[in-house]
Amino acid sequence: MESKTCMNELCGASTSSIEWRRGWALRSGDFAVLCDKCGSAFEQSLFCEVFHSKDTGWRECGLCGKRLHCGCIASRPLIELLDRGGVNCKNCAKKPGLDLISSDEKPNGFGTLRTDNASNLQPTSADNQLGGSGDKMKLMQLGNNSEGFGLRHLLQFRNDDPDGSFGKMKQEEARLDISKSNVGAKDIYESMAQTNLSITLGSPGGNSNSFPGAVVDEKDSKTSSIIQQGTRSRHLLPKPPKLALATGPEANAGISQIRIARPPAEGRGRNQLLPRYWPRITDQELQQISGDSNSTIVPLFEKVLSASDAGRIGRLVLPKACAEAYFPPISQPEGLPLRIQDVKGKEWVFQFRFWPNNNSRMYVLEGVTPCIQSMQLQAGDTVTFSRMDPEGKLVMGFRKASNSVAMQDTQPSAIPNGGHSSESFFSGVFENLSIISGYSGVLQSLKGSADPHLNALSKHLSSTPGDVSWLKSEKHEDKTREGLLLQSILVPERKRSRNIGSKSKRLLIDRLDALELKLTWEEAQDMLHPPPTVMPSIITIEDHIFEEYEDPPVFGKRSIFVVRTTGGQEQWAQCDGCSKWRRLPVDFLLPPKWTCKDNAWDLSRCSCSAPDELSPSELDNLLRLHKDFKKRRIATSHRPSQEHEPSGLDTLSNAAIIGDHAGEPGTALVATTTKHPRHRPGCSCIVCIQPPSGKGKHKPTCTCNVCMTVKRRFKTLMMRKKKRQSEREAAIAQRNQQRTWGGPKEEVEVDSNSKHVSSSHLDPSENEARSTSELESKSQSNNLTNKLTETGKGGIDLNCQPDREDAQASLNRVSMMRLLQVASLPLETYLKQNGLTSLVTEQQASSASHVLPQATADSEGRPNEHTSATQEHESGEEENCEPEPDETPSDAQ
DNA sequence: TGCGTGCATGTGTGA
DNA sequence: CACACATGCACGCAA
Repeated sequence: MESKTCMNELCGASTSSIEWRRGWALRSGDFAVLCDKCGSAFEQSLFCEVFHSKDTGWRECGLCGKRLHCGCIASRPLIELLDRGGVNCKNCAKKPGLDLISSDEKPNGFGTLRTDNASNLQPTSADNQLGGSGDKMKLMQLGNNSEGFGLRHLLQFRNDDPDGSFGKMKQEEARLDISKSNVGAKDIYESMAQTNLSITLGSPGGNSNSFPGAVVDEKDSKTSSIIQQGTRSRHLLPKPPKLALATGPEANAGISQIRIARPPAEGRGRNQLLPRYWPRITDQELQQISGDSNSTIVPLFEKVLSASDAGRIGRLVLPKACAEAYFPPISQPEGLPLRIQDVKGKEWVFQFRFWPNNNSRMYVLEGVTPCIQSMQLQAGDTVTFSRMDPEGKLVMGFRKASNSVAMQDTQPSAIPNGGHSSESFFSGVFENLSIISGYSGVLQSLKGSADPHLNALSKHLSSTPGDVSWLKSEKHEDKTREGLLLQSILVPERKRSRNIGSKSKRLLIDRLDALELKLTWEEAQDMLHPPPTVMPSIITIEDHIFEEYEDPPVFGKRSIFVVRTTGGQEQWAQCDGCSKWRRLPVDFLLPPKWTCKDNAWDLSRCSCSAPDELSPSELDNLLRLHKDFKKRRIATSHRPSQEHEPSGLDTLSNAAIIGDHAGEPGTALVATTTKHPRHRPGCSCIVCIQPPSGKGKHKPTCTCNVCMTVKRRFKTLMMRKKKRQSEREAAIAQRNQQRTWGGPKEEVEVDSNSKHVSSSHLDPSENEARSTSELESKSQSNNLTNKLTETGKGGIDLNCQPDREDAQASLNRVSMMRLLQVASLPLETYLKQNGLTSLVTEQQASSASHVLPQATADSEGRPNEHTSATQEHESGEEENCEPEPDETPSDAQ
């Protein structure tokens, strides 16, 4: 082994024991080298010819800009390394917040677990063995077998170990006996090289620094697989703060660590495996599987059981790639019997076979029903397939998804399967996070956490046999930190469907608990708050103040607003800790998590021990009023247009709400606004009281969003109208031709209507009276009347096709035009009021038609307020709708 | 009639 | 767009 120099100039160690390697697969394809003396690791990227060819040996620290000399690169032409600017010097790398992985962890690398005996389960992660200057030979020995794994832990220890001694690693090393089993070492190599990718978001100490994109989801994990093939590269090591975007969950997941458990390398076509099949087996599961044997467990893949899989048919569909990679090759559809041992040691024989399917194959395991039942598995649970080496025996494990019971009533006794529920507790929400493997080390760190939630959880997990999982800890960490969404939205824990993020939407859609996650617009609004750190820009339009937020609203805690008959307004919120209701100022915006101790307005009730201010009956009354109010609100928003402001726009202002109901019996009213997240009853801002059209004192040349939206809509509508008109004219011409040839009578009648439509289209105001009276005088046939009645439900189908030209539509056009005209008045007025005649002129000129701006009502004026409250909100989209006729019989007369 | 088997098909996902 | 896969369904066999 040739001598090399640590690239860290602060170290400068020259040693022959440094095992420079390419292929340290870090997340996102970065590669790293490190010094075995100081532990400094430097991110390197593979496949950059630039560095390779133009290596100057210098690079800048990514944090402080200090120039570091890489003494080794130039002398290592065989190593394709490139620093992409993400290199940190030792000092910088040791700065708090840059720790990659907690030194508390006792990573086993997940991929392979070697068991000398069940009671002395030793992670064989060679990661832990690297480093330290003592056992160089062992290091080298291991190093020869460990290319591609372990660096991450070196990285972690580098940062955690202040004196660079890697003492803990040495401890681990002392327990390792690699030479004991060549097979084991080989497996370690194979598995680890392929299995482990690791990243952490911070230290258990709560460092908030994190790395961009540190949370790995399925897609990311997939990316990782690509990376390991060296096709892409990204940064892993700490980046300059400006790059270390502490955003979202990543920023908060202080102890997060993501492990991408990749299947072993030896499978055929292994690179094709989708991440969702990558095994995620905890230490305990591995131990469970391995039992007392001395075998090495190599997780192969896993699969979430579908309804079909878990059904009575007894066929478990195997992922093709997995089947081909890890099961014996079969050439005949009949396949062959496969012996698979379950975790209890019972051996099952399944028929491994395939069906021809679209020039492909569909692999199934047949006869799995007894096994499935034995394990009490159901759809959504996961079966894992592993291999015992050196025997090569297939082992089948399982993991209950269990959204279960356990979490519904929080009775531990109700937890089936010894606490797996805790996993499901979080796995539902965080299903998309590929968080893998169990690390008791982190769990221990949780025990010392100041966060009671974490402590409680860690206790719970620790006491839970079989599935003590870092996964859970991490997820709970996410939960407690993220709190916001979860607290507010996913209140009943059982609602946290494990199927979130599931591949199959078939499972998703029909699951009641998943459906329960759906929120109404109003419910969502109740939880929306303006971003707390963002100051709105204030603009004034029509003497009303706009608050413009560039950032989207954030989720906050729901609260209830009450308007007393005395006029006093109150806000009530429930403590997240004790669930007691507390009165708050009406203008207070609740954070996602709020407890009594945050109640700074009422010191007598700033503790959870303080009695509830509301008696049960009062609370009932409050909630009932709230419910009633919501019903009324929905009903109000669905009221026909004539009951609204002339504009026909959503003007459900808070003042109106209060005014409508202030006189009602009862002590209080509950009111919220549908208008804007932060706006509360009584708010008189333009958002709450003004039509979204911005009707007011805008100049013709105004280019504000409101005006531009109006103009854009108007233009689009005019174009659409023009198109429809030309189509109608063509259709009329065609029908006239047909009539000349002698068409059916009814068709003639329809045509007559069409003619009116056509003419009405040219002059709606005149046509309205004419068409209605003619309709009446013509005494349409019952059939026709029925049609009109049937179709005249008075609603606007926003999903309808504006260009639809069926006979029914033709029948309805008369009153449609009337509606258009009526409904368009506000915009007309608006245009006049705003001096937007230029717009009209422009539209008229561009369309070269006789249409009037009235039709803007299609989208703007809402001729019929049958649209839902949600639809009433300004979307800025071009509502692609043709108003259905409001053809009640009276309308048709 | 019920069940098992094999194929077909629709849907979702990744390239 | 191709492929994987979940599931539907027809067919045949056995009770």
